[in-house]
Amino acid sequence: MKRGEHQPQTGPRPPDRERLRAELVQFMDRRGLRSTEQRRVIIEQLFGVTDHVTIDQLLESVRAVDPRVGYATVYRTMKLLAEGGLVHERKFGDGFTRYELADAHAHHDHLICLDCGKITEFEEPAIEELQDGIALRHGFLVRDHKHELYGTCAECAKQSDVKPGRVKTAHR
Amino acid sequence: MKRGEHQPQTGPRPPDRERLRAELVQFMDRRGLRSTEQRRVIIEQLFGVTDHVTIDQLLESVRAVDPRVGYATVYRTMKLLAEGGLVHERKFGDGFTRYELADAHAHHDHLICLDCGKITEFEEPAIEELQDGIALRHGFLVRDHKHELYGTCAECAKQSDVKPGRVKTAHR
DNA sequence: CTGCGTGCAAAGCATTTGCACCTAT
DNA sequence: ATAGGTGCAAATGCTTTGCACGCAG
Repeated sequence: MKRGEHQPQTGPRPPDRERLRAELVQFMDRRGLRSTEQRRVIIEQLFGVTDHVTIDQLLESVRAVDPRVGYATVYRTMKLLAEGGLVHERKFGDGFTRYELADAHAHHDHLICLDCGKITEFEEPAIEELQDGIALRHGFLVRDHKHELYGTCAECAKQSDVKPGRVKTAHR
Repeated sequence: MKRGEHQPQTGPRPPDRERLRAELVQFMDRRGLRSTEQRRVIIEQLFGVTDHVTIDQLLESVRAVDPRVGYATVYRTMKLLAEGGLVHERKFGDGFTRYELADAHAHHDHLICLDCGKITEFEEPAIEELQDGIALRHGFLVRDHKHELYGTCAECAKQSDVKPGRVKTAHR
């Protein structure tokens, strides 16, 4: 139990991941990247895990398969995959970068519980539209966006009830 | 020219800052904080600067007044002010923490230009409403939120036109 | 006077990088 | 063979902290 520990994620998701696999192969090919044992294991774990993994969580599961893999390799691999648009890099402000697969389900935003660390996803097309309107009005070309709600999830609220006075403490 | 450099901010803003001053005094009083020369200068600079300053930018302007102030003091002071809810801490993911005054104007979100670094603000009550709806639906108690659009601002788009191929490079 | 606040330098910590070795291709 | 990958340890860069001194109350 150490860095970036948090609760398990929300439910399963539709694996339209075949397309992702194909894109991955295509990307590695295009860039002339080699298929090494380490990369294979990392990618396998990434596909296996539900979501929003930190480098440490990922490394842990990778080492369960091959204990010889180092931090640097995971960092380098994730950076590559992010460049290739195969994973999304998420920074929720607690100091750990998290990664999630860029499958079709990818277009969503996040609810982050400051008490238990659980990350839930949401999607709201109406917000996207308003957002596009704002960008348009500013002549701004959106390449990426981030919409996150930080607070207390249903379970935590229920369990500890009001619990006043700790507003920023739990974060980080 | 060094860390966290970026373009000047968008226009002036209504200084309802009198209330903020009052809150500040109240906060320092409540916590038994001392009014030192350093804190006074830091706060003065903070009130004077338009927006979204990094620690370095702030320290620079502080040192223009009193060259003897150290990094640590600025960090510590900003942390205090953030705890007191007098400033907001913003992390746009480029590695620098930025601060902005928590005046009445504070309820807004950000457009961040990845090319020139300019930060523009926007406000969209309709989004807030949808957001509240989402939280409600999830039984989630929102304490804070973050809504940011990353991309190319109008000026940069005009000036360099399409310029394809550099999508993640400019950031940081 | 007393203890909070400060400056400096050192420590922390996630992430990146240099380098010698390794291994896909 | 040979250039790209890897592991390790050292380096980065922002932020925090320990400690001795200084100054507000």
